Amino acid sequence: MDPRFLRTFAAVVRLASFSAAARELGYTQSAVSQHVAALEADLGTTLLHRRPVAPTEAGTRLLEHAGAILVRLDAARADVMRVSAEPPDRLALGVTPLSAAVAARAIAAAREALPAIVATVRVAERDAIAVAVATGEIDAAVVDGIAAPGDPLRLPETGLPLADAAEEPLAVAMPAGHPLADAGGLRLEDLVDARWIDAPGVTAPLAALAMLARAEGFRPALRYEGLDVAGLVALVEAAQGLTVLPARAVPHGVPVAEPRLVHRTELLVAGTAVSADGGGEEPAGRIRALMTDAFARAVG
Amino acid sequence: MDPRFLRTFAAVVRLASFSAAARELGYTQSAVSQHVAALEADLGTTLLHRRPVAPTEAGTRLLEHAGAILVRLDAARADVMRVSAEPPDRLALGVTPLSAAVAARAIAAAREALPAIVATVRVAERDAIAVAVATGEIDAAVVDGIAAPGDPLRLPETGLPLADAAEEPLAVAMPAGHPLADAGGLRLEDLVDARWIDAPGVTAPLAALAMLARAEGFRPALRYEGLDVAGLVALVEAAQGLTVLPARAVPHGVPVAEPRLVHRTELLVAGTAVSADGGGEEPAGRIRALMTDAFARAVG
DNA sequence: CTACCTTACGAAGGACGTAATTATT
DNA sequence: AATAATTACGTCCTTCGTAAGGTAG
Repeated sequence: MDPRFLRTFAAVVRLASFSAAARELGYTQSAVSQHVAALEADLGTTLLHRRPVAPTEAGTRLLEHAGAILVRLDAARADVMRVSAEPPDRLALGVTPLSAAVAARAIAAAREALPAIVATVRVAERDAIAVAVATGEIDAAVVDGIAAPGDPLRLPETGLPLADAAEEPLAVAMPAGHPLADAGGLRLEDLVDARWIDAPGVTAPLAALAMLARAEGFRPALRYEGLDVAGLVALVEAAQGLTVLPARAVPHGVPVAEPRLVHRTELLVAGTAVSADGGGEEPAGRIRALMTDAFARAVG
Repeated sequence: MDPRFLRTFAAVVRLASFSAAARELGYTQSAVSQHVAALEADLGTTLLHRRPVAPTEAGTRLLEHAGAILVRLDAARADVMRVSAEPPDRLALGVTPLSAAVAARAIAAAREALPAIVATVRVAERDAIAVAVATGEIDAAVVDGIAAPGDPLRLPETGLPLADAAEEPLAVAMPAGHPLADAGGLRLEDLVDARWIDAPGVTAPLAALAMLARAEGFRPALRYEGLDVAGLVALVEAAQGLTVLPARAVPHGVPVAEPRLVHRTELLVAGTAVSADGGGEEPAGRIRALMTDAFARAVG
């Protein structure tokens, strides 16, 4: 199971085409065909249906692992390289939509310490950002999500350590004057049958929310594919459905009486936890210290 | 970064010797040297100090990822193979020491449904068992640990789904007639300065316990390396220190007034979650159904 | 001096591209 | 017929073992 073959396989599935995958990866169709054939011979099963190209049951199983393996391989390379690398003088940061406020304050704090050190800020979906940090594409990130108090977010398995975290209360966003707005002490499970907006790019996907609240239901009335919080809030204000946001971000919202659930913001910094050999002055460590300090000031 | 090279590298570090690694893996010394050289050339850094052989800083970083990658590769192969494999007529089970009681009842329940289906039971450390299930070495396992209520155990990242779980209260085990035994409503953080036994093979390592209780301290007075619960309890009874166990397993113990912490028992079953293409009758599914049912009866 | 890692070199195997072949729509 | 995957085959590159060459203790 050569990683190159796995990468090819993943591309073929994603593009549903051998030729397209070949183009993307800079191979000939023939090479791609041979990669897939090699995997199938090695594993003794067919992994793909041809015409149309789609993964078989076995292929689906392989695909689930292939992504994780390739990410981890990239993360390993990035981690090793960082040991001997110069500390960057410019930082690339990743941010999820709802952590933008915290991130902005952290960036301000970081700039105060070292002017002009933050060069780019990328807003993207949570898992993509975590992967980007792990693979060294960006240097640090602030991501957010919903979790039980004290629980880490369920990020993709990259081996990335948690640098810091903060938690704040949750609220259900609803239009001004909504009848439930006066209810007070609202529990999520009382709202399973309400009209919900599924906004996986901004807040927890409804399916995940149902798991966390240990309830069935939460049927999506509308799916919001943007990364923009304002757009989502506008939909809520227009009575298109409810959503769950950090209390701070909600203009007309009802706090959730759900002590088992909080909005959690995590700081991720590239590079593994700590330098073992007493140094403490290795490159990644300085950035970690700077960002951890900036994050603490931003949430504190 | 050929996985074979990573495997070689890991073996060299573990054995602290190129020649020993070559012997173990069936290569010549020369091949091992070339593997390491290839990795070092690829990554542009030295990964090992020679004479004596020990990982460099960069090598340490690589090693952390290498293990996870190799496990995941094995897990991928096992998962793919299982799709087309016959359902086994004999089950190999893994068990952690403290889950032996639950596991025994689950085995009894499974045998009732299908006599003679359980063939071997292996008792081992938790992480090793999780890896063994993921790589298909064993078919299912019952593992345990300490966690916040509702939280999954922090198992190694294998992509293995959680089949089922149960929770029960925790207690601090102490000798009969211990002065604290009457205290009642004991909180873990009140005990940070007590004499503790660190028994990572049986219960949570003290370092992990400190994290969970969010307290400093928990200095080990004694380290217990066995997997045997009775041996640990005997040490406690002989006043050699305290330990944290599920309330049920403790002869003279004080319940922990720590609603944020429970003893959690999880069922792990090889094979990925569910068959997507409606079948439901695929091989792994039958075992999953059998074990889930047996587990539910064992804890219910 | 000696145990052990590295380098040189040749043989075997594997991967890739070109081009011909087969299969599906 | 046209589009797209597979097979055949030659070339080149990689990997492994043998054997000679360093090197640290």
